[in-house]
Amino acid sequence: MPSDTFFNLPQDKQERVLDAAIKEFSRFSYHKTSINRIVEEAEIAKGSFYQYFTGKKDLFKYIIELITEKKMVYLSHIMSEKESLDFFELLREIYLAGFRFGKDNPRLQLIAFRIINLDNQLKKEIMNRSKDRSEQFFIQLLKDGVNKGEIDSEIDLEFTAYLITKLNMSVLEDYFVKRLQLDSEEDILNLEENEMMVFVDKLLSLIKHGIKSD
Amino acid sequence: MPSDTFFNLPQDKQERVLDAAIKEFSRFSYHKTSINRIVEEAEIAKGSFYQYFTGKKDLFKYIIELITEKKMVYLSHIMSEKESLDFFELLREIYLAGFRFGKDNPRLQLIAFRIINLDNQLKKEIMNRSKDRSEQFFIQLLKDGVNKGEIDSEIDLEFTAYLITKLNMSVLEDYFVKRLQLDSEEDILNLEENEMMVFVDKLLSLIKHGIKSD
DNA sequence: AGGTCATGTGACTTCATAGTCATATCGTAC
DNA sequence: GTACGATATGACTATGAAGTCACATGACCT
Repeated sequence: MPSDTFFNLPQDKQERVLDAAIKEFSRFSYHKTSINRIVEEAEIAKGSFYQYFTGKKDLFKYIIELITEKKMVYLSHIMSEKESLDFFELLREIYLAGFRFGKDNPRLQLIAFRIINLDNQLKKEIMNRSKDRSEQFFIQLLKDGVNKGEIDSEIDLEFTAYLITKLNMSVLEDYFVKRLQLDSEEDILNLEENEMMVFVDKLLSLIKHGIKSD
Repeated sequence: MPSDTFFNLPQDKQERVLDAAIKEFSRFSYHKTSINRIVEEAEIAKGSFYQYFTGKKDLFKYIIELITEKKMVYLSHIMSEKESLDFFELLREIYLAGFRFGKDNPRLQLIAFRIINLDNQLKKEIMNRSKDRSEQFFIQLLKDGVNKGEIDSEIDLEFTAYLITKLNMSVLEDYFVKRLQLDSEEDILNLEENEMMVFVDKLLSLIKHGIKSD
């Protein structure tokens, strides 16, 4: 958590710091990011940084929190439709929301993807609470689906939620990261929703029916 | 690729270098590994190292190649049974082979898992050829499955192969890495095959039938 | 013994990192 | 205006990384 000093800062200075940090973390892997570059970009003194944050990890954790919050907004819309859709339709909406989040916040999306690439050590430290928030979310969804008779009641909820989370990230990662060869910045805006939904629908079909011939 | 000098070295010296490197790469993420530590552990001079390899990347690539070769041996056994098993049984055997490889070569397995955590940049460079060897392998398997009428002919082979590869890694990673909190070395030998196959069978069921209630 | 080529060596250079700290500046209250 | 606490500053320290290079040691042939 940032210090009070940081929160007392004028809005625009806070933003300068966060923007610089987001830029840096979206450009490089965690270990390659540099506080030096961040303070330079933000035009604050090195010493100031250490008055705001205890170090790199502190800063990163905070940014992850911001991303999580922001992403939740995109998901919250869906939850209002929760009752009218079945599990698979809902899952589709979630992918769409994920896509839109990524489109609106390319840098944040890139940072989110980089989480997968952290040491397991660091991943645990950073994801302490929000860790399996995503997994918990899917567990609940799966439970509802089972209750509504949409989903095979024999499945292992936790394990399935885990797999879906993994696939979730894979597909989005594939779409955003593989497609743009390393943050070519503004190219991100050219992406089409339909193009991605082709993959999502294939993925959904796998999750729903499997690949066995009938 | 290592230099001729390296290959001309007496066997035990080559091994000392490779062992030290494998130890280092299995302990730390790529960027955290240190040539200094490797040469110290291998008891060679810094300068010697740079006569054998052009740098860290060169060494790492070579080790990945060794791992790939070694893993192929484990898979080759299966391919003899290729005709007598259906796709899903074959896939199950592949997981088993993966498990056995990991059990016999814990350090190599850990390094293989670390590949997932590389920058996309580096990942591409290192996986140039062997990159989608795994994916190609699954595509062929899927094709055979389709031809034998075991698999839905409507599926996108490439995309499905990609997803299976991802899940493949996820499950094994989950099993080996999450379970042992960061290479506690010899603990790896305590793992039970059955314990892991519980998860594999759940995963196979998802791939086969999906999760929709029937 | 002399010569030559391959190999070995580790101190050194260069670079960039994280983090510190004495000092300066600001801003508000009195 | 002065005093005091909060905030800002960037040169500085400490650390460790990758990679180099002038020289040393070996091994084998003539």
